[in-house]
Amino acid sequence: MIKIYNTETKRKEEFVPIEEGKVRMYVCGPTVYNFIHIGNARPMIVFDTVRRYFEYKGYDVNFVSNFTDVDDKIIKKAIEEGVSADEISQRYIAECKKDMAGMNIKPATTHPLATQEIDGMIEMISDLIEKGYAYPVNGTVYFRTRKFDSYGKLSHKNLDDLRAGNRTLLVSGEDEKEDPLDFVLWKPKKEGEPAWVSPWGEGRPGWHIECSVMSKKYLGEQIDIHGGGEDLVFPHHENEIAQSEACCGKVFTRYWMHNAFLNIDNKKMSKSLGNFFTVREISEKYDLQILRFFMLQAHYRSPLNFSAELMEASKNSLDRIVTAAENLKHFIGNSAEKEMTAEETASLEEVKAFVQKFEEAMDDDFNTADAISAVFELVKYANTHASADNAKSYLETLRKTLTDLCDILGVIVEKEEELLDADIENLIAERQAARKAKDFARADEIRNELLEKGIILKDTREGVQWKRA
RNA sequence: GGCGACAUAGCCAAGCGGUAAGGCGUGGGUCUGCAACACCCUGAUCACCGGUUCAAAUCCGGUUGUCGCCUCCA
Repeated sequence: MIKIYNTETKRKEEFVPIEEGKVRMYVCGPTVYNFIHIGNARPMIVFDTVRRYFEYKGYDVNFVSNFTDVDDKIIKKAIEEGVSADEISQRYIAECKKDMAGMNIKPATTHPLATQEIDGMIEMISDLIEKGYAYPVNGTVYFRTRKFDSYGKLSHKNLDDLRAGNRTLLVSGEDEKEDPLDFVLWKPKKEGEPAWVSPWGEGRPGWHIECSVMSKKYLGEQIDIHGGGEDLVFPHHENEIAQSEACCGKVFTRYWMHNAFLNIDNKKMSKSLGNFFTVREISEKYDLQILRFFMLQAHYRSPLNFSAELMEASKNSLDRIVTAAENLKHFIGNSAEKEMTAEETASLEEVKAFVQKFEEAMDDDFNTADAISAVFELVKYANTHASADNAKSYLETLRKTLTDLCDILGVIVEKEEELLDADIENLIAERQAARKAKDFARADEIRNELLEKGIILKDTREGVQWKRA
């Protein structure tokens, strides 16, 4: 039984899918006006892991995540570069996908683009106007917030508090709105901006309507899980609820999941503070697997601090797991095919306890930090209960258990088979000969030479192991 | 001003009523020609004060501190 912390009810709830065996989830994707930053990466990694766990549990997951490809920031960037908004968004969608691949984030079942769904948006807006939930004024269409009774149910805000907080907005004059809390569904075209024809004149959709329309189109009127960063709770998700439920008259989302922020030096990352990192920048220094592993070491609802020091620590931690998997592989290569002993059979029973701990942690609102501790316990167990003397099948089971758990976390622990250059092979052979002749100076020389080429050697009882740095 | 979150060893981080997981780092050892890997040993009474309870890091109240949302933002 999987439990999920629901932002709306502020408690963990047992997950019961709308449709048996299936999960419909929607995660708000990035606005593509630049390379994604490491803050964008957190929800991607978190919800990809959620998805992987559901799949591991046998659910058929329909995972939808959009790209917002029409927005003020995209337009601004396009003007700066003197190219079309479309060119900007296409470019950064492609770059984003590269970063996602590096972080081992599976492509969504569908990655809809806002600009490809304009018809659906116009339709939903028209519907909302018909039902009295929206009104057009001079080419702009607003949502009539006061008309939607449960507005604020997700963010637990009441309209009067919001009104007080928005006093400044009132003064700064948005006098065409009926109420300061009303938000935009459709905005009129400004000179030089991309625009689409609508019943209210040329213009483009507001941000919030995109997600309501795309989730409805690809997942249906009701979805199981809606995810995103905690900053989206208000107003974005609150507004999505208002739009979707006013339109369809049904509960929009069963479980609202929100990840906490990734901070730098305990401060929110922002360009003005100069503590801003793109995923691409990080990838120049670290394997993005490390970034992924780093993020999963904390619970997704806890704020997480980022620093080079913590990345180094994560690198070392991950290495421990990878090394254990490599050792097992090495043992397997040197083991014999024989019947498992009674002891080995009993051992595998013990190993099940680690898998169980892992699953219990993940069942409890995707507690990846605790799940990882189970992985480390498995690693230690493997390090102390495996050698080339074991039966091949025993070692293979051990290794598969480890790689399967890592795969749920999206952490790649199996290095792809890499072919040795003939030169490298020869050098290793020469070094072995030198070692045999106790010419350690030459042996070390060769090892250093290989190290410079990024090949790390490791002498073991069963021969020389090597890996790329 | 309104709403909310968090505070656990040098660092990161689980635990959320029964007497502190895991990782990194440090120091000491074992193994090894050396190195690397691995293994063993090494560390906290849980911000502070008060309360509830047989029992609290875990519940309640208060204090202090940090952070977030209320405006584009993952």
